[in-house]
Amino acid sequence: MTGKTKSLESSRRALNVTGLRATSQRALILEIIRRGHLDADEIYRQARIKQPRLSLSTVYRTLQVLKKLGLVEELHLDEAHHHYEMKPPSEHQHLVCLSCGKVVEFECPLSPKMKKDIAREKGFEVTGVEIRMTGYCPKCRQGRK
Amino acid sequence: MTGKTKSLESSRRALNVTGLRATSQRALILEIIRRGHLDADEIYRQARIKQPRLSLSTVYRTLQVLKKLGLVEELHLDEAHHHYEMKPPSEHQHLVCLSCGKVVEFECPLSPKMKKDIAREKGFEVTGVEIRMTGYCPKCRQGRK
DNA sequence: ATATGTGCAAATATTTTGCATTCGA
DNA sequence: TCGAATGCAAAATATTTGCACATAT
Repeated sequence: MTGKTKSLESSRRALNVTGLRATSQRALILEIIRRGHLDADEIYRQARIKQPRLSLSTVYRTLQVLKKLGLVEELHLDEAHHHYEMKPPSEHQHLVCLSCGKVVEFECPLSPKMKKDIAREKGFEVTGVEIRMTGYCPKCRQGRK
Repeated sequence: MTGKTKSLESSRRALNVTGLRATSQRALILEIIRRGHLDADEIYRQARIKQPRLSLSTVYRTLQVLKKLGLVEELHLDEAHHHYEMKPPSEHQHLVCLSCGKVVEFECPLSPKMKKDIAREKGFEVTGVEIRMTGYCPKCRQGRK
């Protein structure tokens, strides 16, 4: 059995559990998102290699649904559009280079504590923490001197 | 002297210092941003009460410029568009209610440490930290039970 | 069988840009 | 004066929606 088939099945299972219909489009989109943080258009382009008739609306609608279900997370990395990634691909945050756009992931050991502190302080039920740092990566720091 | 005039003058001063031309549009936009985190369209609508001929492009262009100068910060609070606020309105972060959309600000005493840690670990020069927590506010938690 | 999901095209929303004109320094 | 900034209209980009048809359960 190939890894591909396996992840496809696991996508299908994930969908079934939620009561959603396990369509080939959704399974494919989930599979693609597993690869990293991608934006809607990148997902669309990759998906069309496998399913040329898939539409961009379906990508958007699927992302909305998966987001609502908590299966994928919507990231606000940069300007004009969003990125998406699987929900617990291990807890991590993002560091964006303002010069070349490179995105680096990092662990944030302090985030669970922060979350608890704020939840108590504000009376919120906190379901997500997104930390986005901006700056200049080692390479681009050279050029700036 | 009214508080209004005062803040207008202070906006003008802020602009002059940067070498930018102190136009009435920029002063007005700066004045409006002082009020809190607003999106481009809200700024536009509020500004047009005072200057009906002001255009939305000018709002966007001004926001870009002010952002580049470090006078205002671009926030990625929610879905389809950005919000802007004055740069150091004291260091604070944002907590968004997924149900009613309410945004609460909070202090994050841990953020300077986080920033330093990550900068060292990744070799980045870190210029900004944006933390966005999501969840449900006290009121909406009621309704969800 | 039937409610849910999809493709397509068209609508909406957000942001950017070209260019003639206006205005601040 | 004269280069920077604005208004307007139009383009570019991102996302959503209506509706007829297809499909998973």
